[in-house]
Amino acid sequence: MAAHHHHEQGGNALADAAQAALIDQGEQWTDMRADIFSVLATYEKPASAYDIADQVSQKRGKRVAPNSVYRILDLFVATNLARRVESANAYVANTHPGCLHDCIFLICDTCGTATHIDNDTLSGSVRAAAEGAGFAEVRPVIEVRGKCADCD
Amino acid sequence: MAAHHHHEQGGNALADAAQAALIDQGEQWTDMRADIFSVLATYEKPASAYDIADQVSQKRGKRVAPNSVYRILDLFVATNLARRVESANAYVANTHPGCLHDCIFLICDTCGTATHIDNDTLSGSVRAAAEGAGFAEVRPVIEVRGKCADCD
DNA sequence: GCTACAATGATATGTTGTAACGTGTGGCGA
DNA sequence: TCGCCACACGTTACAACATATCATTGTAGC
Repeated sequence: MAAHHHHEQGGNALADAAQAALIDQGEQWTDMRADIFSVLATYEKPASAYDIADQVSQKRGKRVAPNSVYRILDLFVATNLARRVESANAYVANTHPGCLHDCIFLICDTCGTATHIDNDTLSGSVRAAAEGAGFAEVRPVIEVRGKCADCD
Repeated sequence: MAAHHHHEQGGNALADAAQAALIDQGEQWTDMRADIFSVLATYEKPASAYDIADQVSQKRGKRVAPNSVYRILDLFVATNLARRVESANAYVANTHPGCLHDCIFLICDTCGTATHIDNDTLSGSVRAAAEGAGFAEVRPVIEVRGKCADCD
């Protein structure tokens, strides 16, 4: 695996990094966005937009429609603050915004947790294979379903 | 890429092969299953269960509920007659049932067509990476979104 | 024919995702 | 100050995807 060191951030540090990254890209860091990011970052498993909508609704004491959550999640994905887990129809916070990777998710079918791996060599090979087939602007989706070490 | 030769089958030959493969696994080849497989095999793009339900309904002159389609698609996926494209919530017929591969899908964001690649070296690396992280019974999902050569 | 089981039908409901349009707010130039 | 625009968010409605449950039909073995 290509060596690559990350500062994996948690809690406020992560939120701060996310805020900085977003502003850096010319977007605003609003209360709504902060709340959604914080809920997403707190989740230990991939969270669906509806999960997040519920949590944020509670937190704010006012109903927040899934619609609004989707908008912001889309923004987060576009700005690399979050990632979508296609095989779970759910989202996870990116623990190191600012670093670009084609990441690989390992999702446990039993407990639902997702761990994530960066392996640029592997994802590079996938990209190369796709480009070799004439594809452009490729965006790899590499996920692995299975049973995690804890549920084994 | 690991060399591997397939007889890519189409039309009746493919349906026959599918029938044989299914029976070989102790399942029945019913009219309903034949119709659903044939619709799926005719589709040039990944087909959603609802797409198939509509087509089969027309073909039979009687409404077939998505429910029934899902049941049979699940069976097809379990028996390797079809594959699910996670990032498209859709299904494609396997053009060589009987051959087991972790296949890689390339899906064009513009025209929606999916082409498929078998590269056991690559998928093997993904498996190995997942197993190295303590995962068992791994099932890789490798898809690439992008623009195909025609839409470029 | 009777039984048992597999396949399918029918209906309802749950989950995920978008579209369309309205409201509020802050900036900015006339 | 006023009008205007851009942007974020709210609200409602709906489309698309997926599953649960129970009933019915068909068929193989006896």
